[in-house]
Amino acid sequence: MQAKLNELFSALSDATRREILIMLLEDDMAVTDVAHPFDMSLPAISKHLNILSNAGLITQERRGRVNWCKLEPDGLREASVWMLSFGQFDIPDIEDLERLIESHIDLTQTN
Amino acid sequence: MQAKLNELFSALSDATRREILIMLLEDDMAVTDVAHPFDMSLPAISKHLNILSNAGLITQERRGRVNWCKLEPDGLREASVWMLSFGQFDIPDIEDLERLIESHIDLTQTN
DNA sequence: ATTATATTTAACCATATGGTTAAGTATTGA
DNA sequence: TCAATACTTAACCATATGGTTAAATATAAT
Repeated sequence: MQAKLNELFSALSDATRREILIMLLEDDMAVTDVAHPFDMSLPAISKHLNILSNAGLITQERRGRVNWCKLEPDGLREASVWMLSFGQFDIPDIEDLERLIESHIDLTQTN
Repeated sequence: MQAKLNELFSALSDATRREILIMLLEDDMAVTDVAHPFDMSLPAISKHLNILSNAGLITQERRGRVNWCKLEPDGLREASVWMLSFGQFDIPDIEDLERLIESHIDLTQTN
C-alpha cells in the first residue's frame, strides 16, 4: 500500500503530468495530441504517460496506430483517502476551488 | 503555484516522510525521537525533516539543543485543493477511512 | 573545564528521474 | 508496394534523490 501511495504522489509531483491529467478531464486523447501543447519531445511525453499509467491515473487503449489515453476515474482514490484520513486540512473555501477550476479551464482553452 | 505543488506531492511521495507526518499527528517531537523508530541514520531523518519543512508540511523550532518538529496544520491545503478541484474521485467510504485511521494508530503505538 | 547530548553540515555514493536523439515497429493511405 | 503516420524502445546524459559516514557546532550536565 505504501508502494502504491509512493507511485501516486510521485506521479502527481510533476507539473507536466498534472497538466496532462487536467487535459484528459476534457476528453480522451491520442498521445500526439497530448504532446502538442508541450515544448518537449514525444518520447518524453510517452514516458510521462507510462508513469501515469503505472500509477493507475490513466489507462491507454490502442486502436489501430493510435493509443488513446483516458483518465482512470478512481485513480486518485487512495491518495485522497490518505489525505482525508490524515485529516489535518480544512475543507477549502468554495472560492479557492472555483478559482482553481477556472484556471484549469483557461489552461485547456489557451493551449 | 506549480512549484509549490511539485514540492508538496514530492514530499508526500516518500513512505518515511508520510510516517513522520503521522507520528507528528500525536504530538510534537524532537528530531532524535522522530528518528528512533526508523532503521536509518540521524542525518537521513534530518534531511527528510528539511524536505517536509520546505514543503510547508511541518515547522521546526529550536529550544536549546533540541529542535522540536510540529505539524503545520494547513500544510496539505494546496494539495487537497488541487485534488478536490480535479474532482475525479468520490468521497471515500467511511469504512475505508476508519480502517486507515486504525492502521495509523497501530503504527504509532507499535513503534 | 570537560564531557555528553542533540543536531547539522560536508563529502561521498548508487540509483532514479526527466530530458534528449536516433532507430525500430505497426498501421494506414496513396 | 511504398511512404507517411503514430507511436515506442534504446542508448545516452545531467541532475536530483535518498542513503551513508565522519566531522563540526551548540547547548546542557558534571
